[in-house]
Amino acid sequence: MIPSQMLKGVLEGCVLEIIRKQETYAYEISKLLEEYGFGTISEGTIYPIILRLQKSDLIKATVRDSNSGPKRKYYHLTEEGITKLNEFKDNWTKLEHAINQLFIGGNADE
Amino acid sequence: MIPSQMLKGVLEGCVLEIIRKQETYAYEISKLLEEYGFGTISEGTIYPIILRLQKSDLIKATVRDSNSGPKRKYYHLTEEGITKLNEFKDNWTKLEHAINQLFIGGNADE
DNA sequence: TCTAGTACCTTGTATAACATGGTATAGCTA
DNA sequence: TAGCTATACCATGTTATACAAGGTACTAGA
Repeated sequence: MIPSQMLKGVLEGCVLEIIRKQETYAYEISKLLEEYGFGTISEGTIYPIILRLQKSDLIKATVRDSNSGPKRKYYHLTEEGITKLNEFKDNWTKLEHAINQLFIGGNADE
Repeated sequence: MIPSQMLKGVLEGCVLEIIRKQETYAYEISKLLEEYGFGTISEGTIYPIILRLQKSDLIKATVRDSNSGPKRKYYHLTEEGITKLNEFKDNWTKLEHAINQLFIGGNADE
């Protein structure tokens, strides 16, 4: 399992990307994250993220009926959400590069 | 700059890797992290990490004189430190794979 | 009626990066 | 000698965020 600390700062960007790919709702997002290999991301994690994104006007909701339970809130990205997602991608790339620099390089005296 | 939240859970592993490469001290580690592209990692970040690693017996210190300031505490990995570092590498790889799965895939309907 | 699955949400806790501020040594220069 | 810079250590308090735990409510099937 990926440690929870390592997910900090990345889950938000991942949720944005999932929503960008397809209009979807919180409960489904948690299932999708698991499929992508993030492990089980509990609802106590997902819902606060969704609320935060909504409060920052990065996503907007549309309520629709479900045929297997309560109504669903489908989310889509706003313009600001797209911008934020691109920033996230840039930051992730920077981190990936930095870590690769550090780990691929072998020993310091090589 | 890489957001601080995104560094959570990874800095510790990076510090271990730096120490694995070469016996070194906290002040130098903060300079090295900057060189590797992590941005400025302040001493208020480095020293707590070092203390934590030491308390968990992942690293051990050797005090040596410096010719340009106070004495330095040089750190090296313990056996447990090596194990922990390998765990970190595994977890990082998992995270990298999960994010690549998510981001490289394009749209959901493709 | 009861359970499982779906779907929403809130509250409190733990972790870790970081800002800030403090101490102390060595070397340089005015 | 005094003052500055770089080096080097450390502690305290704040903030952001993942997550556990618990709650509500609807649908379908046994």
